[in-house]
Amino acid sequence: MPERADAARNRAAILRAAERLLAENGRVSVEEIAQAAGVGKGTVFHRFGSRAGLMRALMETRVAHLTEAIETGPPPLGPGAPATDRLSAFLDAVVDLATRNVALVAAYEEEERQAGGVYQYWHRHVSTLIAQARPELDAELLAHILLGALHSDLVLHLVRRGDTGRLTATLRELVARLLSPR
Amino acid sequence: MPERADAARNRAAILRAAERLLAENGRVSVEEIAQAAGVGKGTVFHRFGSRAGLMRALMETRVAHLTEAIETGPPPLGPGAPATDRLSAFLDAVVDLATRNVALVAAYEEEERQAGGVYQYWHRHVSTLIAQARPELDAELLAHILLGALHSDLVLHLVRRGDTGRLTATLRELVARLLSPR
DNA sequence: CCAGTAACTGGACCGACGGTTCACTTAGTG
DNA sequence: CACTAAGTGAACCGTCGGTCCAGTTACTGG
Repeated sequence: MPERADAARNRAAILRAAERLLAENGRVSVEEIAQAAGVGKGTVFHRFGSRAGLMRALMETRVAHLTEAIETGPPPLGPGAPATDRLSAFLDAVVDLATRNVALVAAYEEEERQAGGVYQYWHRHVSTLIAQARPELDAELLAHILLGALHSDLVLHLVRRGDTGRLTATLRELVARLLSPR
Repeated sequence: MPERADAARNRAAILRAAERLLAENGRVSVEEIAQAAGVGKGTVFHRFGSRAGLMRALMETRVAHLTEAIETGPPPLGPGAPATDRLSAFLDAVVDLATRNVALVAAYEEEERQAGGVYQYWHRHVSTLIAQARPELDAELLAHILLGALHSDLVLHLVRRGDTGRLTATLRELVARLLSPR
């Protein structure tokens, strides 16, 4: 038995409410989300397990199309382009995603402290690309540092100043200098 | 009138207790700290204003000697050495400090979201050095990214694997590639 | 169409925590 | 030694994530 119709309806309502509230105000309690979705708090926990689970689900829907583009889309985001180009394209895409969903990314980070989920997937992607381009570097660690540039604190700071273009530019510069032969 | 003797005694007791508990367990509530220090919770808030204030005070005592070394100590940490060397020396010092106080740094980060305090001071230092070495780069942003490599999440991850040497090495490599002429 | 049932629902409740209040105590002063 | 301002701490508050459980409801097999 897949999922009861009312359950599916409520799940969708919860996700929609959470997304809206998160975009409007910065921080939102689970109770507020439940109320806005027209359900009880218990229902939210029944469906998503915890606040973290809800944030993860939210994040995953938002990230799904990027994941697909990476795995099966056209180059340079998808397979086929040189590692350096793929890395730049990926970072561009993530900067874009992060700047357009600051509150969600912040809420997500507050829970899943880089264990499992989206972060780990991104880390492996970046790490692999670095290792392909320059096998002698500490790809794993550099991937953490590069992704650290997307921490919500910094992005929020830049968004407030309307300066997100700097982030894209600097990351490209960084990748170029890091991955080009000396 | 400077500070009453009993007040000074209690302040010291609170700081000592907080430091100890933070090193032993990861997270500590203000009440636990107060109890361990043998005072009431109200006293802690009266002295430090908030949990964040307590963490800041704690952090500042831990960081004082590094600040002094930067401002008036001998090169390469202090003034006098080339910017690149000073930057490397500084990052080494901060990695060392962070790895030996993971829990404290984590607790501090949880509060002061890079507004004012220690982080801002470090950021200006790094930013200035980068600008001196390579004026055409976006020093301010790169400083944020470099300091992002010291986020407690990453440091904790490395400390657990006994791998902190990699962080120092990679940061040196990064600085070298970033600040050397192409 | 109906009865059985398992999944779903939601509001009351819980424990933890950061922070506030205020009546009381105590260290320093003239 | 009395006065007072600073200091103290325990009771209290609001919020929040999470749990419980009695009642409800969507599907299913007869």
